[in-house]
Amino acid sequence: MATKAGVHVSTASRALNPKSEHRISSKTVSKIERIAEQLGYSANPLASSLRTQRTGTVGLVVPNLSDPLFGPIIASVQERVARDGYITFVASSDYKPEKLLSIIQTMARQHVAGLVIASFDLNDPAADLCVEMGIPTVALLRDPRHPDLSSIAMDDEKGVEALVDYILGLGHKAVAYITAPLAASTAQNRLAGFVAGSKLPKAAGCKFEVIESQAYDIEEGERIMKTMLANGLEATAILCFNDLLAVGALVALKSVGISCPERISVTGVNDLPFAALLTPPLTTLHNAGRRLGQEGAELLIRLIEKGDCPVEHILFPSHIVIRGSTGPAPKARQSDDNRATKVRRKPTSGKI
Amino acid sequence: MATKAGVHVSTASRALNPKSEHRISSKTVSKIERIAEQLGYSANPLASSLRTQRTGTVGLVVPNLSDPLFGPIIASVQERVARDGYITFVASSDYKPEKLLSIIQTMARQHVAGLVIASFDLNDPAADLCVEMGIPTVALLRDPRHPDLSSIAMDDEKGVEALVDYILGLGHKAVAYITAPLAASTAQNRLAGFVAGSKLPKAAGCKFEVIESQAYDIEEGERIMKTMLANGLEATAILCFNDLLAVGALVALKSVGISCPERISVTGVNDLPFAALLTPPLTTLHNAGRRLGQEGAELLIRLIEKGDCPVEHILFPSHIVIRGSTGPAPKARQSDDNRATKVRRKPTSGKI
DNA sequence: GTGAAAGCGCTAACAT
DNA sequence: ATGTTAGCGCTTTCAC
Repeated sequence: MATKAGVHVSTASRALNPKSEHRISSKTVSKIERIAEQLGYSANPLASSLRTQRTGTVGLVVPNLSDPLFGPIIASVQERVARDGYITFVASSDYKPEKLLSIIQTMARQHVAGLVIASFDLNDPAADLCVEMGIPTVALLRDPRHPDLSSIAMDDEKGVEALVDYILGLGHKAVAYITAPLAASTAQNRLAGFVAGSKLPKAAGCKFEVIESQAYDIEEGERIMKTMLANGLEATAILCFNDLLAVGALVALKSVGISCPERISVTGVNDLPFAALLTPPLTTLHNAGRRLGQEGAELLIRLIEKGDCPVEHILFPSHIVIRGSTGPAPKARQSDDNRATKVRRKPTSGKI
Repeated sequence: MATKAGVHVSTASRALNPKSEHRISSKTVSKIERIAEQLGYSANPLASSLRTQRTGTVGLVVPNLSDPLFGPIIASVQERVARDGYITFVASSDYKPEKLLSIIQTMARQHVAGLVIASFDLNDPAADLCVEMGIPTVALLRDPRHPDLSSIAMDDEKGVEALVDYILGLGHKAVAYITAPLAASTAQNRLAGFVAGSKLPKAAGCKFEVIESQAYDIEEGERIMKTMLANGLEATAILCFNDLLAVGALVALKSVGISCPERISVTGVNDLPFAALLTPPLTTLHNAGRRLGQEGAELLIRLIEKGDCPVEHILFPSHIVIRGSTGPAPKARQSDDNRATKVRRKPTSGKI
């Protein structure tokens, strides 16, 4: 194309590059721009990148692309980095640390300018890898707690503590919490919030119980709730790590005819779009997915362009969205029969 | 690294490349592999691509990254192409043809090996662009109907026709259909299915009505439903282009106290994960998102590796999932008062 | 203000 | 079986 324009390639390169076009006479610039436009020419980023050692790509990794929680996050990250001309690689780690590691290596090979990882475990070796390779990286939602990595997440601990406070305020005396696998910071933080809640003054004399799930989905919530019921559930309020587990719990309760919130209250976390549409509508913590993604992308771009910003750990305040799945603790038999809520040991035969 | 191994770069290149390693003595190969492993070396894909004119990247474009419909599609496409070593660029067109065009140009500049586009309009100029540039491209869900582009989608026409047939079988005599903007093949196909349904023998004497939405979300469904109610709705069954619009319709009905399905039946399309959890649970057409993505990616890979496969237009059979949002047409006043269903002209003051 | 030339890291055609 | 050389398309010194 330079030859078509009758100039040398380097001139064309300079003319087309905002950073160096001032070194070229404005008439040549406009001529080259015209020809380029006309030929539909634009520089080959592979070649530029090879030469400059900089790319216009970023990588985004989430633990599960099908989870509706990540839709807005992917959307907002992609949108934000695109504004600065970056194009986004997306991949799913499927909650597997070794897969995350391999994805990061693949993306590093592509010389991504930066990474947004929403899939770190606590002390994740993948985080070390990012740092060692010197790739600007932002941890989203899940913070590996690496001294050199900035993170952006919801203030889950405060959020869940507030949830416990609210539940206790409703008069519940026995509260269970279904936590996700504790490998992730989110799980640790929410558990910490639950534990903090259990130490509140108003928690005096209350019973608390924690169950660790093995997955994050509705089926797992259903399975756990059924097991809990079969084992003689004492709690009158079940807090769940996320909305999906909560939905599973609701499904399980419905299937054995236990009414929510009259008999058992249930809460989730994330406020997925459908949370308000359930029956009963789900009380939950709101998760500002879009904002998280935006800010995460913003921070990443600062990291890429500015070099080394100080490490930050940004927490977005979480707030409770009170809906219909929580209500006052059931009055009867609460104190004199601590198995009050265990309606049937075998809810429906063969179903557990 | 070649120097570290004491061999020439080209030897190293050959040894590390499965396609040419047989030309190298197995001892040198293993030595080079050892050193490479030890140094954590792997070839720079930017440089390889520049030389070979082939990349290991594919592009995936959807109209809305936040829509839960696309989660499984993104997941399955990414997963499938990753199995063949491809890494995936993802972007959202936001339903804007010009944005799709620009995204495709950006991806083309990156020399993507292929494209999966779930965002084409009918006769979309972006489709011509893909073909002109000779980029292997698969149309997912939305078929631009370009003679040279293969597509994979649900058989929406048959699906919606079956839905109409089912609704008529329930005795409904006035049926409305809320279509999405008609620029997309999905909208055209579902409308065609609705029209075909309206010509069924059992449709004799029935009334049909079509309303075109301007968006695809819950809010739009709610808005439209409220408008319809305000305008004196005759229909006792409302078919909606997708689940989100249907949910909006349900919300609107609930807000004015019209019971579903007793007074009005509602259906969606896509069978999003929460469809079964609504009250009433939504009757809808099932969308095999994961399979669509898998097959689309599979087809793309064939296209990339094999060169020119014949153009195909694959339709997955769609099937009705009957749930609680549909029921028999209300008996009373059906024939003698064609405004039977119009409960309030102004459902709630100031809300329309 | 523009051209010449080198080189980013790799692969492939051509030697030997 | 391996080394040599050229060149993918670009940017960036260095020269003038």
